[in-house]
Amino acid sequence: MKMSTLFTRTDKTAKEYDTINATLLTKAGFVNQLMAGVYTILPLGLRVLRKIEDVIREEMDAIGGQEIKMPALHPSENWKQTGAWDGVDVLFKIKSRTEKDYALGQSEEEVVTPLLKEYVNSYKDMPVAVYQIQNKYRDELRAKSGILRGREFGMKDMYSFHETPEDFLKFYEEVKGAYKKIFERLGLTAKVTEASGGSFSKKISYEFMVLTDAGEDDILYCDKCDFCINQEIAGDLAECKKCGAKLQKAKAAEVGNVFDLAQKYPKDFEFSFTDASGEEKYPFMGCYGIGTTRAMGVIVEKFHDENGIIWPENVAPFQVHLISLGEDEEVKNESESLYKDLMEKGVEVLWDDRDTSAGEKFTDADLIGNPIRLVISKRSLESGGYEVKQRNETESKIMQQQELFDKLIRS
RNA sequence: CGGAGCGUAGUUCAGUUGGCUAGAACGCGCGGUUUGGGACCGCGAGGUCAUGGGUUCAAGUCCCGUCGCUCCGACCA
Repeated sequence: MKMSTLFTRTDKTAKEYDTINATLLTKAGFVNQLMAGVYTILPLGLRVLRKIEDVIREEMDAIGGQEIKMPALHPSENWKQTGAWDGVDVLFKIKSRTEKDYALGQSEEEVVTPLLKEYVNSYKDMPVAVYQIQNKYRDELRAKSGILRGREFGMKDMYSFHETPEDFLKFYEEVKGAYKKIFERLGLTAKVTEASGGSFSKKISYEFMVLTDAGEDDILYCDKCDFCINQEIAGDLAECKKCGAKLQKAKAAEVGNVFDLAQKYPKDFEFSFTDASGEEKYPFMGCYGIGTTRAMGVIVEKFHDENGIIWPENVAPFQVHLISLGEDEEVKNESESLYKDLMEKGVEVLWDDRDTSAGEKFTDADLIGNPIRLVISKRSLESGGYEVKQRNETESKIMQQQELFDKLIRS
């Protein structure tokens, strides 16, 4: 993409927020705030978000998840059926002009359970897992921390139904494994943390926590093994339950969560199936969430320096930030042809073709944070190659075209 | 929802004990000079000072209400 055509621009006068993700994502033009806790995702931000979503899709598909898209506008009856209409205070409730009540989805058990009830009648129809990536709405008393806690936000939510608790548990573990892979691919180290099951599940749930001071949760973790527990359920616990080592305390942000919902929702919606012996039973259900927009915010919290964002390769808006300097014809022609070559080879390039100063181009490149910066200038042409610098390194080096292409196209 | 702070140009902000013909920087437009770390010069456009009331000869400035944003707390199926 040519930067001269990008309708957004970096804004050096943008307000400095207390949270890094809010400041940098706004300054660099990835998001734009509409109101507290509600953001427009701009072109650069959408490229990142889509990459996050695609990683999640691949891993959900790999464990048999089937993608669907459910509505966000729900009839109030479904929420009354489960008790959540009055029991969940973050539920957005709206009234139509004919005085009919609706809810905006803050999670979708109330839709997915009656949906699957229509298709699952036999033990032969299970296990089944469906997921979606969709905006969720929560009436938070206080939105905060940029895109880490909003009133409208992106989330992947998956729901699974099983004949037996054993089968549920097997899948539950598969999802946990998939989640670990997802966060690794996103560049995040997520700790699997024991936490409360919320108001509709008495069992513990597992939260996927990334250590960051921008997070809202306090967790206790063991640095000798993988034990980790949310302080909300830890009580006075000081030593690791698994190995006895002293627990460390840290702030963390929840990027994912898996719940054992048992038979609550199937029972609420009278969703039963026939087992092999002809008996009517309720399925066992799980739900599994990942905050997609929040993950984007957490990545920024983890990967930045004083000059801007440093996107991990897998989620960067573009692989290459190409900068051409000066009005020299040869520079222009060389830039144009490299830009086209890279695009043809499937390399994502953001080309700063603007007629602006070198300093501004460098500063913007650092702020936006694409992994590889390529400079074409009189100086680079004289060197006989391309000037290449990684965003997370300080030194640039000269590469010949073949070496550059090998580097960019290898994967 | 409780507490605190803030709301002035497209953006970020300044605006003194009330005296305003409301400023700066960035951004934007025109012209020129520049071109390896947010370049420079000149000219220009751009504001019902969030909103409603009140006090006063006079309100961006003081008082009250409302709305909004930020932060702390509570809350966070």
